[in-house]
Amino acid sequence: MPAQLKSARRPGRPAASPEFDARDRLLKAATGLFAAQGVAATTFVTIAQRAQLTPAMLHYYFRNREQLLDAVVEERLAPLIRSVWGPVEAREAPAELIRGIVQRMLAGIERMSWVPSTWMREVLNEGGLLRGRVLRHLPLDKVRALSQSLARAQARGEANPELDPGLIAFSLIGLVMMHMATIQLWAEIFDCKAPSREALSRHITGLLLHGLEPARHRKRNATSIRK
Amino acid sequence: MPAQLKSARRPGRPAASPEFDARDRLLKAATGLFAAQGVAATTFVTIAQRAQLTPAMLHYYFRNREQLLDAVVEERLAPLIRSVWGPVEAREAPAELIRGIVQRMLAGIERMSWVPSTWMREVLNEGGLLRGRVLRHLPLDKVRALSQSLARAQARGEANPELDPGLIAFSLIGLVMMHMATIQLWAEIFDCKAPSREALSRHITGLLLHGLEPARHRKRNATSIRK
Amino acid sequence: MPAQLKSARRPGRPAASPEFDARDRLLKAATGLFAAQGVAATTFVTIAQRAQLTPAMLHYYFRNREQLLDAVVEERLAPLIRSVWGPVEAREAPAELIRGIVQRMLAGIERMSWVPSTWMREVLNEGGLLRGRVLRHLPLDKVRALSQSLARAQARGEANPELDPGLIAFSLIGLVMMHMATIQLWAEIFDCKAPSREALSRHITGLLLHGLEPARHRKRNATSIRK
Amino acid sequence: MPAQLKSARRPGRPAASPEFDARDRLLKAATGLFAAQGVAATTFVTIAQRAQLTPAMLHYYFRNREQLLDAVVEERLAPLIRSVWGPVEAREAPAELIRGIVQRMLAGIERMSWVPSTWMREVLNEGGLLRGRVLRHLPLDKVRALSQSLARAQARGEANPELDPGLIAFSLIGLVMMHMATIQLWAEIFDCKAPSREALSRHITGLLLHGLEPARHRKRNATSIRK
DNA sequence: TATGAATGAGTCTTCATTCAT
DNA sequence: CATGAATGAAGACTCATTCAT
Repeated sequence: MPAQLKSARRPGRPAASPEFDARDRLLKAATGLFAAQGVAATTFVTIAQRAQLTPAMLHYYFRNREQLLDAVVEERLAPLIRSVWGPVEAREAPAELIRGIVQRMLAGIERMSWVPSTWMREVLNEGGLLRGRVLRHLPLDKVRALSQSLARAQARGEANPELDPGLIAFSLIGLVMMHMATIQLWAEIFDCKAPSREALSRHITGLLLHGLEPARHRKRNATSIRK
Repeated sequence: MPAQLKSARRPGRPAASPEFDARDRLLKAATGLFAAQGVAATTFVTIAQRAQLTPAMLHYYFRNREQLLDAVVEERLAPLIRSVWGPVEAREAPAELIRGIVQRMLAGIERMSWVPSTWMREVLNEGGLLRGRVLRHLPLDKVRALSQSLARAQARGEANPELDPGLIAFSLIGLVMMHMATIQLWAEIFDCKAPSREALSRHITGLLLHGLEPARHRKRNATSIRK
Repeated sequence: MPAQLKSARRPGRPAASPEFDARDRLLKAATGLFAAQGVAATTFVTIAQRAQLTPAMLHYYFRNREQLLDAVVEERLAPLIRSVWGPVEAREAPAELIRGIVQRMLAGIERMSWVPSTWMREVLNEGGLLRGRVLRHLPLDKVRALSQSLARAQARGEANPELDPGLIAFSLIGLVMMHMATIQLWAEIFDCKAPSREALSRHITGLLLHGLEPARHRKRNATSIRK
Repeated sequence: MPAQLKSARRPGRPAASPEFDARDRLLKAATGLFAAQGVAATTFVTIAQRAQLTPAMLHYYFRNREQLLDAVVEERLAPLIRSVWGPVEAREAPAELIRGIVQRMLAGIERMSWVPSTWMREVLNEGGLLRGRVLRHLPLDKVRALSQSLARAQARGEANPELDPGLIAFSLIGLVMMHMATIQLWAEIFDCKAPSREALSRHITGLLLHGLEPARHRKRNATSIRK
């Protein structure tokens, strides 16, 4: 059953660079189209064309549609999730955690630009075609660690008591994904260049840490928040 | 050609309750399915079944797929957008504007629960099937009014200088839509009841206005922000 | 059953000009479209639109598709056929008969420009949708009269013996219909104005009576042919 | 994408007789049905059934309806047209040209009996579905060569001056196609066997060259016409 | 590995026709 | 007379999937 074979190098051939491996090319084509049109609208024919292969090859490598989605999640999204949430520890201050998560998400997305819109469409969204698959890879303990960190800070009077600790992870992920996914749209609407990644990072972190609050009001106690 | 007729009550008939009007029923079925599965995955057959009519009726009332989408945007989303952005005035303080917008969005969504996930999937998202149609209804002047309000507050040192005035509208809309769309998911993950609308409203407004900032740091100048 | 009613004037109404009678308008729209696109490609919707009525009216007046075709043949084509073949008598010389037939066809078509292409497509052609209906109205005796006239002329050595008397009626009708139907095409190809009806009449009659033969060869015995 | 592949024999396979090639079978079924019912009335299902294949195969080989028609014209009609008009040279006498064209048309049609009625319905006729496609393959220079040949003969007094040189090509093609297409009809009407191809050829050529003219009037100058 | 041929199920859409009003 | 609503059947076309080579 060749569907299980990872893209092992054929022996006797001088291992071509991975980008040219057929399986990788298919996965790349698929994720690109998923981001652009959504999973439901992406057909095997289109994927194959983009990878300059035949639809039959897709079945050869992935057996069927379901298993293609499995592969996308397992081999592409899961590692990203791990890299983002791995370092999270409950004992750290929420501001620090948030800063780290945002930064690692932005870094990870940098090399996988198809993620944000796919995440919005197929994970966050009701009926998203990847939701179930991705949820299985969400490190619930880490997510809870963030909640607890915030709850504790609130109890100590060191964090905005209006925030719901259970929701903060969603606000966080959603805000990043949403902004990354809509940069393009932003440029379209205002007919100008999209904001740089730095600007975006500053905007998001700023929003999460201080909201509309002007800088001068927090200087005094900055340490309690910025550590 | 009935495709142009709005669902005006026929005279001489004892105006059945609107829920039983075929056109309304179809529109309702369509939006419901759009939210649940996305536009691309929603077929005429499914819509018709849900409305207990035949697929041919869909063509009778909407001529084709494109015009069904037109109707959804024109007759359902556009009014919502108007109700949300209509009262926005540049001279108001950003905090006040944001509070109003969030509140009106949540109120509007209350009676149109299909909106958030559709908005995320089909408007915010690259390649969203409603994006172009909806953008035409976005009141750019109002959006700019919000930007200017924030920019002015920043210039006066009364608002977080890290925020990008051009992005704040996206953060705002996106945050609300995203949270509304993921309540369901939230409950799924943590295996508990979804947070109430009030909790959500408090969380979102709190996040936007103060971020993580603890309450005590802002008491002194509360007026400058809360007016 | 109103489908049987011919367009009899309603009593008590000051007989509007026939062109505005709904049934006539439908018949006119139908024949126009039959000529332009063929019977098979012409739908009830199109006919109704052209007549500025609803498809349901077509069923009111003609009951169904078959009976619409019946009406076209019975009320429009049959009278034309009668007017063309009525005066044909076996005792006349073939040249005279042909001259008369061609002239009457051209005259009849003048006011029913939809006839030639419909005739070619739906009568002469195998599988034509009007063939059976029209054939019932072809005056076989008159057609045979023409054959006999030619056969006798051949026997007397007064007509081209290579012609098949049984085919001459087809050559005749076909040539006229074909040329009338292709005037438009002719203009398209050579990118110029279509030939006048007189030019066409002269060409067709000339071809049928003398073929390529130069004029001088027949002068001497012109009487035997032109009577 | 097999739609571009011509039906080249696959190597290594003992080249089955061409009749069993799927693409050929489909083309054959299509042309047969076009002749019998017209293009508009011929559905993919019918064609596929006749070729003992599925409708999906039609899309596999021809992509869509338009390209099926393209293929019919390009691969079947165009070669016929070339074979008929290829040898035409302006310096030859019109009688000679006509004799050649008629003969080559009849010979070509012999093996493609679907051509005449299709030609009448879909090429000569206004709104014919193949008209545009076929016109692109009409060798206008050759058609003009025939016109000029006739015009010159007329100028020398060697041809019927009543004929319109611009129309003669139409009379010629039309007469042949029309008669070939109506043989069947002829037999139906007179309830007898259809005339042989020789009889038909003699009739048409005779009509074109001499019309009704009796033989004796042309003996003297036969050479000028028959060369 | 790779692909061309083949197909059944399903999609949107159109159409003739019916019927209540 | 006239029409809007409704529908079943059928049309072109697409797609995931299979299979022999």
